Amino acid sequence: MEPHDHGACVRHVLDEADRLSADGTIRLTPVRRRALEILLESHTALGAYDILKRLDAEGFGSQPPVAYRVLDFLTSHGFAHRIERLNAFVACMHPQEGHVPAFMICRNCRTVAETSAKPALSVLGRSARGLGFRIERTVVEAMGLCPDCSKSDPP
Amino acid sequence: MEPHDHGACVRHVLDEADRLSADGTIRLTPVRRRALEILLESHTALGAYDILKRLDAEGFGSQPPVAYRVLDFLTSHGFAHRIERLNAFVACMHPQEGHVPAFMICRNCRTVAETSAKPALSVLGRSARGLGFRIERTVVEAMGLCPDCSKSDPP
DNA sequence: CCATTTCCGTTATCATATTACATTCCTAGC
DNA sequence: GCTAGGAATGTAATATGATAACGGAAATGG
Repeated sequence: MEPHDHGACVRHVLDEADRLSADGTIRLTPVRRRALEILLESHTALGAYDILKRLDAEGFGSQPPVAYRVLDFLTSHGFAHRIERLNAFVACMHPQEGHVPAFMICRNCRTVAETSAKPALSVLGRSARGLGFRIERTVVEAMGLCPDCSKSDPP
Repeated sequence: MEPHDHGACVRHVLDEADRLSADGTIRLTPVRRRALEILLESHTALGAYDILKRLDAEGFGSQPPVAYRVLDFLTSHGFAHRIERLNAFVACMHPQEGHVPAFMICRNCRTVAETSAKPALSVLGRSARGLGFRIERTVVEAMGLCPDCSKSDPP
């Protein structure tokens, strides 16, 4: 959301993925790598079908499972996150760090910024323990306007 | 999620809704009231089409917009909440209080408990201000196992 | 009592996601 | 090297969730 060297963002994540692939931790096949690159092009959320269209155009499969499988791989290995609110996906800019993400999602341009939800979740965790509820995963998604879109649509 | 007098839950919400309808604040038409009753039957999340099926069976319309409109009314007036994670809806047990809900959702039985997300959100709010992001609505949803389902599926 | 708005119902269509099954490709173990 | 088994890829078909567009009925308020 803040101006930054996006090329460096991308390289960092891709390097990390390649490294893990080289040492056998993951299998970063062509579709998977390509899908990751597509997601990394911007910090905005893309729908599964958006990604599918791109992959199809580049000679990969054309049917929904192609996209959903690839996204399942990327999300389960921490390279992407699912944004529930949008039924869409964003690249994760710092994979492999055991993080607890919270997202700020621009309703106008679908840009997504990721921050840590750790402090927020500790509060929730306490009340869960009180109830005997066993939390496995928590989604924290704030919807609103990013700085840019905020300018064009003042309060 | 905890044992309680559910009849009292239901009556309280329905009374509140009737009161608001009587004084002209809202228009609680038959479909709307019936949909609210259906949601209030349990603390589990129902899909729009589940509700539609019920309404249809009782002589209301049979097409999706019937359900979505009713749900839109209920959510926008605080009588129900949308659970993003499930694409489903739950009744709100304490409507009209300007609350900031956080949900704990059982992945097994779809029971939903509502608690306050206020403390969690104040933290997020600070980091949003830092970025210049204007938050309009925040979703906090914890997925896991409720006490009951936790028993049948130990850690 | 009429005008306007709100609500309800329909049809048609779009968007998102999964199941099931065949084929190809890697890899481990021989 | 060869080959059995699992992982990955592709397809078709289908399920599930959501919206757009339009006409008529009913309440609301001048």
